[in-house]
Amino acid sequence: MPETTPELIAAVGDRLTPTDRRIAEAVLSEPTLLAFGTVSDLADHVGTSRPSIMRFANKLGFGGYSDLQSHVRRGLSQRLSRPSDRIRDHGGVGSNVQVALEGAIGGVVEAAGGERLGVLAEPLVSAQDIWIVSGETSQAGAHALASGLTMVRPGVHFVEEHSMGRDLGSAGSEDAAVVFDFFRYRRHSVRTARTLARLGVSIVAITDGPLSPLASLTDRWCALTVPAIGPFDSSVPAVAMAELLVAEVARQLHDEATERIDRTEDLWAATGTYLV
Amino acid sequence: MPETTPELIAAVGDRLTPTDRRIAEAVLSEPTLLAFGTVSDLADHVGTSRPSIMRFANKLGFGGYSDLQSHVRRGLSQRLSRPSDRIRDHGGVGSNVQVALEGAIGGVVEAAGGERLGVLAEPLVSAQDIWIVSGETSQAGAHALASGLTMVRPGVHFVEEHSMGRDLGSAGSEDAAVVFDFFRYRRHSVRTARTLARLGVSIVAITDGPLSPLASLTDRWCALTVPAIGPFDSSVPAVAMAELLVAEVARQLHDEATERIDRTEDLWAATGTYLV
DNA sequence: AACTACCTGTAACTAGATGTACACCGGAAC
DNA sequence: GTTCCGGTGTACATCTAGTTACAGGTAGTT
Repeated sequence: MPETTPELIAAVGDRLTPTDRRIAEAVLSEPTLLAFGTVSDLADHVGTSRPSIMRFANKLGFGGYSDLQSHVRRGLSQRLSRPSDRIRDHGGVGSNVQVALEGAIGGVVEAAGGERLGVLAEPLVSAQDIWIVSGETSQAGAHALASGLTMVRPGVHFVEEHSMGRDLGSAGSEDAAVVFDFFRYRRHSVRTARTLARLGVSIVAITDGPLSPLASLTDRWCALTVPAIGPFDSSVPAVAMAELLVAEVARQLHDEATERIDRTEDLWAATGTYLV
Repeated sequence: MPETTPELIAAVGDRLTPTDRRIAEAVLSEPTLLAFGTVSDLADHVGTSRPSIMRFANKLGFGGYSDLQSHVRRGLSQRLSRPSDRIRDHGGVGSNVQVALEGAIGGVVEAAGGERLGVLAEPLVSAQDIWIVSGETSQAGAHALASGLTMVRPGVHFVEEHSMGRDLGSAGSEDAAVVFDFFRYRRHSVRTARTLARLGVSIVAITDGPLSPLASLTDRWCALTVPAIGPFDSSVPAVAMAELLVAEVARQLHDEATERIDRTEDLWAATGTYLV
């Protein structure tokens, strides 16, 4: 039994009338026509009548146009499902920690793909000061970001819950903030993010999906999938994303960043911080 | 102007009613529902009525469901017509990073494999107090361990460099210490670890190989491979190992840990720490 | 305790979809 | 020349889609 559209057409290719053939060419060159279009759309596009489309569907072995369309859509659904989902489908879900973590890493890379990483990092390059806010399962990510960013640029501040008021006194529209938080969003981090947004600070949100309260604050957000390790949520994705952000900022600030790193290295050497 | 479905939803995420939210979750987890499905399909799938779907579409800024569906279909058509772009996306940004991180995860799982995780975690189960020490690239791991262990047992202390003397005053042979450090071992962490070892504290070392100065202090050590992300070393392996340790301790302390977690949850609920 | 505002679902309407019956047209065979 | 037949378009019936109007219920407020 043939599956894809070209296979279906090829199977009856020798029994097609001229009009059938024009229809076939159209659906082959524009796959979405069959998936999305109505009988009328197709007929207009090909320059024929609706019943011809019907007969075409019948000739391919379907009871009607609806059946043909359903078949095509099922095929597309598989292609459209995201790679990470496919991994999840194949591997056992939570049983294997390695599969879960590698899936999460894949999700991070996907979320940072294309131009996305640059978009997320942009405010961190140009901002005067940077404020970092985090919830519970994301603290490790926030720490990694704070420590990494401090290595490549000045003005990085970690906003502690107890000293929030004092810390944010000087925040303004020249600044940027990175907010980490995931499901069971911590009230404090969301409130802080809202406050910062109201002050005109550019918000970069690392969170778990578009339904997150953080995602509605800014266009610069990304969604990570958070696997569970034992009873707790993993902070591995948050940390990985933080490190990607640091790497991107370092890349863009290249000269300034290397100078700053060198200075830090000199300081470490002078104070004998490291053994080697 | 937002383009993709998640972006559309995020833009109005804070103005969604409970039913809207269920709809959003459905269309996010099953992207083809919006592209292919009818209003009735969606309503049935979510367990709501057709008008609610309509209001959802309106809230997203469309005149009706048809407009929303057209928008989604346009987006999908682009993805379908240019598969080469998607390949480039996955290859360009992070295939190297992805391979490196997944390799590191594999190393962590291997290092914790067999009985090894139990051996490493054993002192953390029975110790009276736990001291956590870390170097530079491992701080995120140390933080993750400290925060996770605190959730499942008492007496967990993060040893800060500046307050080391005071912190360690009460350390003794009933205690355990987890030391994170990797190449270019930080003088402070190594010295602290030696001091603790001399006090009779059981040392658990998370480091990078048998040649590490930490590995010579104890039999309970494990070696992780640390990949580079941009100019810096990744703390992802350290974080992953920390989380495995927490999970193992939680498993062994099952009753005590659940009780403690419950108490913490109650406290969070009472103080309204979380949004949900 | 009453009120208000806002979700939410039921029911009705309209438009456009699919599918079918039928008529037309061209060419080939008797 | 007439007849048959596959291919095609027209017209119609039916059904389901999207949409809108309205009423019931609920939560929060005064």
